[in-house]
Amino acid sequence: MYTAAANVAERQLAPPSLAISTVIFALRPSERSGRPTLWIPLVRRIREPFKGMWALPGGPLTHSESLQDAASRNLRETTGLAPSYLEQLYAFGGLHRSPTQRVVSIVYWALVQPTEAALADESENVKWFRADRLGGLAFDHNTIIDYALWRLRNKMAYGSIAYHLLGEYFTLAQVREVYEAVLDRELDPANFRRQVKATPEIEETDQYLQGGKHRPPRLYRFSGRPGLDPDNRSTP
Amino acid sequence: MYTAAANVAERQLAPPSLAISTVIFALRPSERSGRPTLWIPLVRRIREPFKGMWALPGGPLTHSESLQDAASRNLRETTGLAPSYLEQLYAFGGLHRSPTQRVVSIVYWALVQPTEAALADESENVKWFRADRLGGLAFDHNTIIDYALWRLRNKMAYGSIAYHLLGEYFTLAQVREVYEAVLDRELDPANFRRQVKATPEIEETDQYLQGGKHRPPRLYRFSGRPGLDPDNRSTP
DNA sequence: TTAGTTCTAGTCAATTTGACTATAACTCCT
DNA sequence: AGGAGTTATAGTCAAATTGACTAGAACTAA
Repeated sequence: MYTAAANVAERQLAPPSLAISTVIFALRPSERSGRPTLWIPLVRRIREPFKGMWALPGGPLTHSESLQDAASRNLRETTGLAPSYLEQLYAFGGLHRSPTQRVVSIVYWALVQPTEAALADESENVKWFRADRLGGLAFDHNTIIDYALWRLRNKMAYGSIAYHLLGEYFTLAQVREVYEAVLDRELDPANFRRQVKATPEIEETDQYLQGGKHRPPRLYRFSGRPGLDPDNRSTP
Repeated sequence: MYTAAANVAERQLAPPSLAISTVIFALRPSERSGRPTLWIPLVRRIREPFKGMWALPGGPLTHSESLQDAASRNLRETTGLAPSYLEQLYAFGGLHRSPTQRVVSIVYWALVQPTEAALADESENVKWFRADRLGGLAFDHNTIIDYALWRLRNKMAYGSIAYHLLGEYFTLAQVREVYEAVLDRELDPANFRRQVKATPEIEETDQYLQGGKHRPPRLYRFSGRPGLDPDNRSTP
């Protein structure tokens, strides 16, 4: 009782602590169908609160780095990944996010290319999960991931963001598969290719992808620049 | 010399402080043309750094309130305004935003209706400025406002956000003027009205606005709900 | 009564979208 | 060597949307 009261008092005095977390998306083949699906790496908590549960990778903000630098650093430290796309998602600051203290989390979301995702560290305490089968996570991390998914789908519908989930060269069918995986519906191949080919950021190469048991598709590449965040705006 | 070194050391030790600021938009008639234009209220800084310069209204985050509550509270305290729309903009956390200490600012943006904006406190230290004629502000506040303007224009192009800058009842021509003011270009009245009338959230009333020197236009109202932020999501 | 103004409904061609068909180009199997 | 199977790619056509424009309706001011 007394200790509980003391905790409340301590909570009132200490300033809210600031943390950075990241929702990382990558494409991986589904176990059964083999089609690409969205996956997210999570880390197991090794201390209270929520000890033993899975959570988003994250950590504190150090003094010598910007928010975005902090995000990509702890992304590298916990999963070994270097994102091809990194953008601020939202600042979560609800009063009861953590049972022990008031924490404000500035959350980023990242896309990594499949070649990188394959190299990612995986261990007892770092594991990849299908974005649609996560189970219950620590803190409010399910809410955060839901919102990140919503943002991803939204950006996908307009922006040219899908390409950051692919390697440098890709076929138009691969782009379509990305859309199908993220939006979770099938798209007409012919109409989809007409639309993609109309966007000027996509350039034809004269390479073809060999190896399929069918006509080899042409390879394309993406020549657009990342984003329009305040943090990224200066870099033209 | 020594004191400067001491400051650096202090800066390294103290945790980054957390602040909340708000970019507030309202429509006001331009001085000359009388057409509605975008205005923003700013407060004058009464202490260093940037003493005497204009800045966004803001303040610290207290322990008993969520981020959004903090935003609407200090908005009410500094300007007397209650926003009809309030959404998180971005968390700014660059290393050198403030010359004296590391500050992370979580910035919100708000829309207020013209009836409210007219009532807003204005004083020696609180003043409204046209969004396109601000001059140099304290900290990185010009950058922040640029980004808020970009977001406003973006949301306007899709979402049904323009109505939060108007009162409960409005004519279709008034909606068009909002779009023209924010997007800074003229729109065809007939085509614009066709589009607006096609959105289901706009409902006809059987009231008409009298008083003009021309055919009285029909009044409409907006029946849509605010936003899709994580903070607003639970409220259906 | 008439001129001036904005509101409002409508037309029409140009563009975009969605559903679909047909041919091309490869691999695998016999 | 010659299909059969499979995906790539181009193209057609009707429906829906958009942009530019015309014209009448309904008010005020003179």
